[in-house]
Amino acid sequence: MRMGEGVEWGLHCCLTLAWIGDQEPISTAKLAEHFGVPPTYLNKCLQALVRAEILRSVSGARGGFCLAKRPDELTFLDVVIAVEGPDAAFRCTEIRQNEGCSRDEKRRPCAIAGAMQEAEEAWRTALKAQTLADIMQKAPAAAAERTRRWYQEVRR
Amino acid sequence: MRMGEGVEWGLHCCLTLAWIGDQEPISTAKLAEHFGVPPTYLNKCLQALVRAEILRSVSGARGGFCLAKRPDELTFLDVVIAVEGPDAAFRCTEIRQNEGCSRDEKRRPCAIAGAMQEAEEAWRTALKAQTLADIMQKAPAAAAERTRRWYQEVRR
DNA sequence: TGAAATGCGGATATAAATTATCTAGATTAG
DNA sequence: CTAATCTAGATAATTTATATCCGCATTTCA
Repeated sequence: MRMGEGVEWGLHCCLTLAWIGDQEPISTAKLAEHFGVPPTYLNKCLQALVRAEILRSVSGARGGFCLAKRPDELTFLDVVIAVEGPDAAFRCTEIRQNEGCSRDEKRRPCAIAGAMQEAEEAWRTALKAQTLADIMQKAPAAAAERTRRWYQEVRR
Repeated sequence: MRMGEGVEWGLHCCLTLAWIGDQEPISTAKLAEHFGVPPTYLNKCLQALVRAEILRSVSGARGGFCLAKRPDELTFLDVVIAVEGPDAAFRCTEIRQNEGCSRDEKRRPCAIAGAMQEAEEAWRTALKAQTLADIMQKAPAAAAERTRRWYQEVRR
């Protein structure tokens, strides 16, 4: 079981945009170069974040992406769902149905699937409790400054 | 992000073996037929459970698999790790390194990766809290009886 | 003792998902 | 008008998951 790389990229991009603050948009190309990831594929992830209203995009020359939410209102769960989709990792395929269980049994949810779903709920709860603002506090101040210096350099 | 089907298969097989109790081993072929899954691939999952000492296997004619642990000592986490492997779903690829961060920053763990790891820890904690014995209690008694009847039929 | 049933591990094949690129069109600054 | 940029859909490449196959070791039972 493996989460797509887009989640890491999306989170780092959000953090970068948050540190730069509410200024001009930053293009996919600049973010991709900054992180050393393929630009066209990063763009797909950023588009997903736009659809989830986590980022705002600006078309045209000097266009790019800005944060669309306040960092204290943007949770890790928001980003994970936007990039990876809303489906649970464990998908019950109801193999118990093959055992020939009774109508009464079928009405009840599968206890195994229930336990797996509970665990994923705990995961989601933990992700929901982490906001971008929390991370901004935890990260060293040097990282924020470095990001701002980088922005001044590349913003043409 | 998607968990392999082997986890569901493994959990249901353990539950079946638990209900049958400490009797003769059950072959891959019988379990696969019972659940309607491909026998050779199910066998791979069962082998993984043997390596994790969750099941015990018996070679030769009338061979098969038995539970190797008491149901109250077998957690969902044990099965998930045995089948899916021990790696976390979120793999930090340290894209921040590309930003040219300082030696001091590099020494600290990435705050984003840390938050993701915490969430997975919550997931693992929840899986660890669910034992096979818990599920045996939650499931309807009819399921246990049906499983035992099936066993009597197929145990040649 | 030999034949049949079974698990084991490695090799291989197939299917599916992820990652990456490409193209054509729309939008915007200058 | 032109260059830069986002968007959406199509396609290609890569990786992972699923499934099968084979040769071998082990065990039951006739």
